[in-house]
Amino acid sequence: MLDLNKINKHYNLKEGISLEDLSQVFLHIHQANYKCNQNIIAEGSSKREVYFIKNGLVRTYWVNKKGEEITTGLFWESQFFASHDIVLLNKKSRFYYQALEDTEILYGDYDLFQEIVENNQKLHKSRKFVFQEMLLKGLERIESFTMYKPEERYLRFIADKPDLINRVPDKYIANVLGITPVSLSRIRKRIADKK
Amino acid sequence: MLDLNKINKHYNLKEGISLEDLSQVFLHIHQANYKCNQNIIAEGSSKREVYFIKNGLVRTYWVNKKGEEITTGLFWESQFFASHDIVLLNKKSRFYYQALEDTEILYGDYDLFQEIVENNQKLHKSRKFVFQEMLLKGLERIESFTMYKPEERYLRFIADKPDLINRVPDKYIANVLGITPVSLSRIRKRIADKK
DNA sequence: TTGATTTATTATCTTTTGTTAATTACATCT
DNA sequence: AGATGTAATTAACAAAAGATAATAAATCAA
Repeated sequence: MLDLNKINKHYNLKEGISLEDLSQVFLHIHQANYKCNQNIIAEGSSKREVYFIKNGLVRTYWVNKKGEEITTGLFWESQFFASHDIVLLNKKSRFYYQALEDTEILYGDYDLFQEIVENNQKLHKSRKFVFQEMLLKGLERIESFTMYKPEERYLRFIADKPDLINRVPDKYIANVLGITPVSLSRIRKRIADKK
Repeated sequence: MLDLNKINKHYNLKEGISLEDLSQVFLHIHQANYKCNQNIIAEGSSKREVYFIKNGLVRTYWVNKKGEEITTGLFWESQFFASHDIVLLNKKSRFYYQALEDTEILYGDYDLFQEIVENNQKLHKSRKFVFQEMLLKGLERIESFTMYKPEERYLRFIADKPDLINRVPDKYIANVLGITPVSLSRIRKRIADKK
């Protein structure tokens, strides 16, 4: 079942958009369920699709020269994601996108959605909103790398998204913060000792 | 003089957009020249404006608790910038935006431009393009923090934008890479010694 | 529930970075 | 040219992070 309300709430779709406008979009949405640890997008893929997380959790990672998986980002419920390598750069995806929990996904063809938006004035605002949210999330993360040290980044991460600590293995969180799992463990200890 | 060609070249404004469409926009563009070191946006400002760099160089920085200026980003010719605190978050700007060279700027009211775009279908593609470019630039930077260590980040910075090394003081570049100026100096020495 | 596997912590050592201060190099201005 | 201010380098030490390995804890599957 498509839970329109949640999407509306999060993405400002309401203002001036009728169900009729939305139906154009929803006709082309597919649903897929991924088991924990299953890949949604694999490295090398070139499927031009955009994904929306109904519920669950997704990480994106790549494999470096040493063969280590480096997690570069996390996405959770009510967020859109896509391989920007594929949809924006027209390249093969350098990254994997993997479910970290059993995850329900809505997805559809990226170019088709762009076309639908091009042809329906009312949807432009929603697209702008989605891009803005992504941009802001990105800017905030960049700022945290330049403005704070790892320990502060970790504390801000907790404050910002407390539930993720219990849903995401530390080793992935460490990568997202730009440090090693061993170092994160020491930071946690340091913080605990201060109290 | 407004050099439309340069803007067109960089921002995909050409396809299907007539000079008439553009004139709507250009009617509301102002020009300003900033001397090296002059502030374009000050911390605390809430002027809802968007800026385009005709030529020159701009850094964005904030002042931390210790009173140190931390440079979080750089913008150069043919790029748009704005205080995202102001235009996207409706807050006062946490950041300064300062010319690092004598800089020619085109600027205008952010909300007005948004409105013009809302009312002219043909401009939507251009706005999307601008947002995408910003998003891609941001994602690339985030990736570099999670995927590479400082030395690699510096080498990639040089490879990506060689001219900036000669235009931007090292202390600002260091901040952008997430390290201290002293550490950058050591990295430079290490690289030189390897050869 | 137990055994196997993965994850997190701890320990040790090396490397890098941060911090502060001194020194050198560079640029600017009168 | 000489004085002044700013930036970059170097030095010395402390703090933090990376790497690797060993251990403990937690998770998963049979």
